[in-house]
Amino acid sequence: MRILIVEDDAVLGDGLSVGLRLSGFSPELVDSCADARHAIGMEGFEAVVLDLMLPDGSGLELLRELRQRGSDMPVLMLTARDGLDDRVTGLDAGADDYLGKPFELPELSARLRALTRRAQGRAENLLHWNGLALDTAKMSGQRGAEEIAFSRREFTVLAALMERPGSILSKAALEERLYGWQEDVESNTVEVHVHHLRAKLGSGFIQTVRGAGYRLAPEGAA
Amino acid sequence: MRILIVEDDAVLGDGLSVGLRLSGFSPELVDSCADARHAIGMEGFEAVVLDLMLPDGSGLELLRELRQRGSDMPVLMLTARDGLDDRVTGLDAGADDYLGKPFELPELSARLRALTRRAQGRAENLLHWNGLALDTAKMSGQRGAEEIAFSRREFTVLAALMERPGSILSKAALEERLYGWQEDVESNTVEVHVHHLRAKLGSGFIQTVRGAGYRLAPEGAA
DNA sequence: ACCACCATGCGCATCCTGATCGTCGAGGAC
DNA sequence: GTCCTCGACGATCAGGATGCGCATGGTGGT
Repeated sequence: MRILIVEDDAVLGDGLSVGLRLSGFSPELVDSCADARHAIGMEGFEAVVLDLMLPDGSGLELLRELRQRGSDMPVLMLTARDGLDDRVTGLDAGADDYLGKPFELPELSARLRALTRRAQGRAENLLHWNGLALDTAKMSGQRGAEEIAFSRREFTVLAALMERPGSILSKAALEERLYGWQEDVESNTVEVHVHHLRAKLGSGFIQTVRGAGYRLAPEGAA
Repeated sequence: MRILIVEDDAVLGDGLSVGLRLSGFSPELVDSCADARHAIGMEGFEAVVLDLMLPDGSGLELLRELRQRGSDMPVLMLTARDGLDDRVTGLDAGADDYLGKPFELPELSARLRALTRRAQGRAENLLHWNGLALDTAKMSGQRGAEEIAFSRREFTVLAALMERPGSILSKAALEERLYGWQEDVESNTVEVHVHHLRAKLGSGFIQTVRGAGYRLAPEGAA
C-alpha cells in the first residue's frame, strides 16, 4: 500500500518511513511541497501523511489545492501537539484525520489503515475492460450474466492490471503489489496466479510481453 | 440544513462545527442544556447532535423533555466509547441514532444525512436483504412473521454488513465498527459474533471470503 | 441468565514451491 | 533468405506447508 509522506524534518521523516515499512506499507518520502505536488501527480498513492510546516510553503495550501482539483485522496495531517487551530483549519481544508506530535507509530499506522479502508468504501469500485466489470468491493467480476469469483491473490493481480489497462506491469511490480515491501519471493507465484486468471477469463485476456511483464489484451480481442 | 450541536467540550464542538459545515450542513453550536432548550424553541433545526454529559444537566433529560413535548426532531446522541448503557437508555429516551466517541466526521455526517432523510420522507430505518428486515432503531430483525432479536455486538456487525449489501467487509473494518479503532484487539470476537449471527439467520446468510472478510450472500440464496 | 471475550484444536482452502515441459527468438551455417 | 540449434523465459502441474476460519468451552462481567 503506497503512502506518500510529506515531512521536512529528516529524522522524523526517516523514522516514519522505516516504521511504516515495517507495518506493511510502502512509504515514499518527500520533504517539500514542490516534490509532493510532483509525486501526487504521478498517482499510485493510496494516502498522504502531511506535515503542516514545510520549507517552501504550508501543507494546508497543498491540501486545499488538492481538494480543489477534486482529489479525494485520504490525507492525514501531522500537527503540533497543541495546534488546535491547525486542526480545525486542517479539517476545514479537507483533511480526513489528524495526529498531534509527538505520536506513536502504531497509532499512525492504525489510523492510516482506517483511512484507506474508509476511502475504499466511498470510491467508485468498478473497473471495466473488455466486457469484464471488476467490483473491487466485492472482489468479484462480472461478464455478461456470469459472475466470476477470485481468490485474494488472483484478485490483487487482476486489479493491478485493470487499474492501468493496456500498460505493461513487470513481474516485480506485481510481486510488490502482492507482498508489499518484503523481499522478493524466489518463485514464480505471479506466473501461477496469471495462469489461474487465464483459466477463469480465457487465455487471451491477459497477454504476456516477453521479458517485460503482463498486460491486458487490447479491447476487442478475446 | 440547520443542525444544532449540543456539546460542552470546546475543541470537539469546534471540530464538529467546522466539519459539518464542510459537509454542507449549517451547524449551530451551544454548550449547555439551557442554551439548547432555547435554541430548539426557535425552531428551524432539522436535527440535533446531542452530547450526554453537559455542565448543567444530562442530555438525556433534555431528550426526554423534547419527546414529551411531542417533538419528533431527529436526535443523534454522542456517547462515551464504552457507554453501552447510555446508548440503550438513549434509544429508550427517544434518540434516533447514536455514535460512540471517538468517531469519524464522515460517519457523523453520513448518519445525519440519513436521519434527516428519514425524517423527511418518513422513511423507516429499515435495512432489507434477502427477506430479512433489520430495524436499526429497535435493534431487531424480522423475517416473515418471525421476530429475531440480536445482542448489541451481533447487531452492530449485522448492520454494518447490511449497509453495504454484497460488499466484503474485512474483519478489521468490522472491528473498527465495534470498537472504534484504537488498538486492534487480538482475538476472534468478530468470528464468534458471525458464528452467532449464522445460528440465528441460517448458515448461508453471511458468506465468508477467505483472506478478505465477510459479506452478505447474494439475494436469492438461502 | 446473558453477553462478550479469549483460548484451543482441527479441517481445509489457498498459496507457495520446485520440477518439468513448452515456446519464443536470436544467431550462425548453408 | 531459410533452416537449425540453443539458451532463456514462461506455462503448467502436483505435492505440501501455511495459516485462516470455525467450533466449542471456559471465564468474567453486567
